[in-house]
Amino acid sequence: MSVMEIQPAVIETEVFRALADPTRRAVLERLGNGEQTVTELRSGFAVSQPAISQHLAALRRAGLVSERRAGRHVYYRADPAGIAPLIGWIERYQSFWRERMDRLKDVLQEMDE
Amino acid sequence: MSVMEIQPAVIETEVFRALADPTRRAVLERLGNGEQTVTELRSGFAVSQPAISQHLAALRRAGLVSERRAGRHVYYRADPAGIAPLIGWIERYQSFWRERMDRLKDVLQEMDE
DNA sequence: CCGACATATAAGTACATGCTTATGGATTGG
DNA sequence: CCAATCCATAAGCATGTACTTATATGTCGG
Repeated sequence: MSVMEIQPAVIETEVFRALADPTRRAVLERLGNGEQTVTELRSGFAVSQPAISQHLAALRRAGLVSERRAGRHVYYRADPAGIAPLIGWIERYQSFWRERMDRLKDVLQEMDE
Repeated sequence: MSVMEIQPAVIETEVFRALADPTRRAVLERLGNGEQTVTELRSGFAVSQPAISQHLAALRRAGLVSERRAGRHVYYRADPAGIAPLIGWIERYQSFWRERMDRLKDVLQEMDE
């Protein structure tokens, strides 16, 4: 099966919308370095704890993060599968973005070396 | 130079925001099949001409489309370079999106065959 | 020229969003 | 236990967004 599974456009929209907010992208970046609790995430951001929780809820709806509950702590982590819709979208438009994708391929190649 | 040039985060935000709207993505898809005027684009969408113009303005701000003026017509077309910030973002998070990127690489490989 | 056309912009409106403070439910440590 | 901690949710507010209609600007055809 292709990297692009059957994904209703609504999910694509959720992912793009989730990533459209700079704070949310920053939260996701933090989670890329390993799972963190809401309280841990809160440090370093100039927003309240509920704001962080709301951002996490949005990221979760988009499938970009998942959670692990342990007592009163909730550990969030980035879900690599979450960007599949993004990649699927790029793939769908490959015909006219082909040139760009070739460049991406070069980048990926460089990463292997 | 890498596929990711120096791109302030604000441009990333513009691109994600532009693509977060389904109508705008559909407009972009249409433009992928070749340049079209605003009036041509209007057909097939259930929104007014100003709405189309506003979507095009958003796509233009994000660098996803460019225009060519010819008399009273304005031909819009998708700009392949516009998704560079998107790819740049994926590249920056390669450390934890690595697994997904490998799958993307497979897809790109398949495209070559 | 000038009316019709192509497009952009302005102004208004309904709804979405991102934040806040307040509060509620669950869990833990002492 | 129970007060403190962790987190989510509710409610409210300011701002942003996507649309509309109305209008302005520019260009063409006859």
